[in-house]
Amino acid sequence: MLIATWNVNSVRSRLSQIIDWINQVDPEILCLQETKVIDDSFPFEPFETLGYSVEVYGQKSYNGVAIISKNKAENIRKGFYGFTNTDFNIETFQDQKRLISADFYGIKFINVYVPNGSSLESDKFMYKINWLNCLASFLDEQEKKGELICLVGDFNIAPSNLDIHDPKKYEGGIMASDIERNALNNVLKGRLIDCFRIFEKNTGHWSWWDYRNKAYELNKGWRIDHVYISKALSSKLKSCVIDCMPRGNLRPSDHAPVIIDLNLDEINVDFFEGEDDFFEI
DNA sequence: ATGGCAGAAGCATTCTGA
Repeated sequence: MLIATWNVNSVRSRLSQIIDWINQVDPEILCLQETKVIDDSFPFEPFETLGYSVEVYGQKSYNGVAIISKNKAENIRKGFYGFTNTDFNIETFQDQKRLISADFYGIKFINVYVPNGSSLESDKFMYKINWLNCLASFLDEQEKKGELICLVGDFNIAPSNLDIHDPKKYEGGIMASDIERNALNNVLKGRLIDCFRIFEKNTGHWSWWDYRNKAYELNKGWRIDHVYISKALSSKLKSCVIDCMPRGNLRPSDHAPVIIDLNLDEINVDFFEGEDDFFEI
């Protein structure tokens, strides 16, 4: 069962590429970021024609997230919710549409578009850190409820210097600072694992290449798009890959999709099928 | 040190992103 995340940098500009990619890869769930469109204008029909359900949380021009799934989502929630920790006024984060979550197969899928932050001196940087701290608290709430988690998206952080093509040039700067890495680690708290690093320990693997300066042609990228799963799900994880191919398209997104293969076939699905049989007797 | 490339809004150019 393939779960994918892709910052598409405008769902309308990238629509035919996304549909082509779905036809090739056949993901069970595809989480999109930077859809850049209000919900009323989202292109639902091409996805629904392929048999997918679509849940969106968008805004005009900026941000926007969506979950495209073969099965209907349960408990769809848009933005942060359910806080018992009053340190965060989640209302202050609701104007930027950066998080959507839904349950499938007994797992809570959380799709995020983490703020970029601009530069360490910027007001946007404080917003980024506050947003990440709020995400950490949100995950604390989920952990209290015993939820299994799959957290995916564009994190706008290279977790380590292995995730930057030129760490000497960029370390300490935006997307590569200790402040951001500490904030990300506070989200993960050891309870969530970076799926990509289960399979690949070396540098040289990127999910984002700047549009400028021939970054893709020169393979000067960053690994800032991630999939994290609860430790309890780690035995179900079969693979995690970055699919670089769409970055080579004409008029591409600057990000590539990241795909995990989760072996969930023998849990909830079988259970529910068995339950149906029982009640039909 | 700066700008470079791209999308949206909207019609020239600015804002934002990473």
